[in-house]
Amino acid sequence: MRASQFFINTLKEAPSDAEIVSHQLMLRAGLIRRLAGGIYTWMPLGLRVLRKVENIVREEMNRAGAMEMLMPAVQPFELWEESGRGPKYGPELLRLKDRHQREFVIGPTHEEVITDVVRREVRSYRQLPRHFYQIQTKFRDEIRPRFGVMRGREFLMKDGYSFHTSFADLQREYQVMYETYTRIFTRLGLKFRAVAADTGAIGGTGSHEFHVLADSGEDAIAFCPDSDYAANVELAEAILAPAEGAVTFPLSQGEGPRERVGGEHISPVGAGDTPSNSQPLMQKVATPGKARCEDVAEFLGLPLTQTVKCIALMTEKPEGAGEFVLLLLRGDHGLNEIKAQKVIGDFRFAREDEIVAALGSKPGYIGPVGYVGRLVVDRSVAVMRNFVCGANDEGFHLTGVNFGRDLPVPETVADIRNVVENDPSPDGKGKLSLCRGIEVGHIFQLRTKYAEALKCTFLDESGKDQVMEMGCYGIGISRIVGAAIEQGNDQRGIIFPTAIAPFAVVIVPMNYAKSEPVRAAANALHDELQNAGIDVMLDDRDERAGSMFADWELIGVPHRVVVGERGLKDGKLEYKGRTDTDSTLVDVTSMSGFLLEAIG
RNA sequence: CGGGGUGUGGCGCAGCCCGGUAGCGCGCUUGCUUUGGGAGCAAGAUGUCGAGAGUUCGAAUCCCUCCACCCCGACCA
Repeated sequence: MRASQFFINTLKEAPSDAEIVSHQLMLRAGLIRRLAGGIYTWMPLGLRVLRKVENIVREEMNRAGAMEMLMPAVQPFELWEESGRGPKYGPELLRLKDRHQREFVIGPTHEEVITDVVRREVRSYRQLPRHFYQIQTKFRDEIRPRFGVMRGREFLMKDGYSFHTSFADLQREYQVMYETYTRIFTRLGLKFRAVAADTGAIGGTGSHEFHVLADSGEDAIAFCPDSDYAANVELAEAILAPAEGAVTFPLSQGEGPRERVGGEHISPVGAGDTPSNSQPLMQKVATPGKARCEDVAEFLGLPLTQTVKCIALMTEKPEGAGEFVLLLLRGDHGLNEIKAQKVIGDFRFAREDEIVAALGSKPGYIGPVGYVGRLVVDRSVAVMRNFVCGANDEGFHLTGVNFGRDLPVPETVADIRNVVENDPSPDGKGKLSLCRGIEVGHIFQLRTKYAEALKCTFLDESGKDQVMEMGCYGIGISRIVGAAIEQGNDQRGIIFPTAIAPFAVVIVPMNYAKSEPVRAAANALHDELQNAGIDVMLDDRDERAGSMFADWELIGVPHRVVVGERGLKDGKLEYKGRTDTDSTLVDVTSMSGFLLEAIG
């Protein structure tokens, strides 16, 4: 490929509406151009990258025995009514009517369509299992499209659906897909991690998300460096460190066993730790203007872990009239709204007037002492002694507070916080680390949800009608391009892994137009590499050296060869990898071999 | 949908508060010079100032309405 025949249009400055690096660089390098909010044109350069990702995914899916097909982007709305998913999907579904006023949707996913196909085509257990997939443009009317191609409304996705005669066979295929996805992301040259995901609303037993690791990722991931454990922080269970668990809180006489949420087993019995002999008394101290735990801890000269944070919520019920709920978290911990929602149901944060009504104090100084009403205590708080909390009096906090003496032992103890760095790993194999990721793949055991709703059945060996077990497996093709750039970039531009770079090698000749020997050497190398099956770009534009270098570094081509009279005198060409600081002189005759080696 | 912000040549911005007929940098065109890290000089082209209505002798600037886009919260590959 020659640059003079290609379309290259780079920008020095990024449009101001591009927020994150990958979006800015994709715009600057001329990979994409915006048409409307969340809708982008893939320019020739960007398309090359997209196709490379797509092809790797396709090769590995085929290799795993899945069959490619192509379903319609436009689907009749009746199918969504039949599956019962129409109302749930809501405004994200782009709906439209044809000239006969019949309702259609532009498919955001294809469970309904594929199930419809399979229910018509597959009759017998002899035709199972089957795995169909497609690589197709999807449309989801996102609430807030942003980050360019990473969260667009229109996007390219690989979606696959498998059908089985038994749950065991579905699990087998799920494992195959887990391994296939691992191969795909490895081949793409990305740093990634498979994390356990919520099976939530759809139900089902198994689900993993595949995340490309990048500091700018939208999802926080908790993982254990010493084991395979990895989960979205929304899901990662916060368990007590052994040291914390050993600390028991004092109990006053007559307190019985507590109700436990989520299978809690914290021993409520203290050994010789009674308030009377070893605990200081509760004291009310003035903390003017110190509304945050951080400020209070600093003001009192105590560690943040000794403070308790109170969060006031109102439950939300369809009937109206919510209930006031007080949540207790350790000062250094953050509320996990999903976990809290599982304990108390739907909620919203309480308004200031509601807080004052319930506790007699403004937020910042509220606490559980003297509070009557629903209280949910985080596991970590339940084992605290002599802690600090608000006094329900503006400008005052309480120190030396203990359960069982200053307030009742909590009725409800639950895991309602986000895990933090160095929490024990839930699998018991070390400590958790946190990182950020971009979700680029998701595998899911759907089970019979859609098959049941759409009556997708088969006849088993005994001639009996059975509902099929289903799995579904998605990969965000266009999002991967953004994610790869998010993971690989520097001040000069994109750093693509060779597997998905628009070109593997770029030849930059010095004075191509006028220097006969340069032109001959550049052409020869170009042809040789092209014949060897390498994606090579020869920059034969009549540009100055500096702007050619800058262009290709911005675009992110991983390997560069400079052909100049200077080196040619000694029979040398200059090689430089995108991340190298210096270039290397290589004999003209051995350059192609050198590159084949470098590309791998 | 709620809260905040921005719309001025292709891109990045100034001008707006305090109305007087639009400017800068990059890019683009032509010529000459230059040619190993986004060249220099010279000459040029490109704007219904987001749209509509209003105030005014006069509106990019003030008022109203609408639209688009962006940012902060609820979604997902």
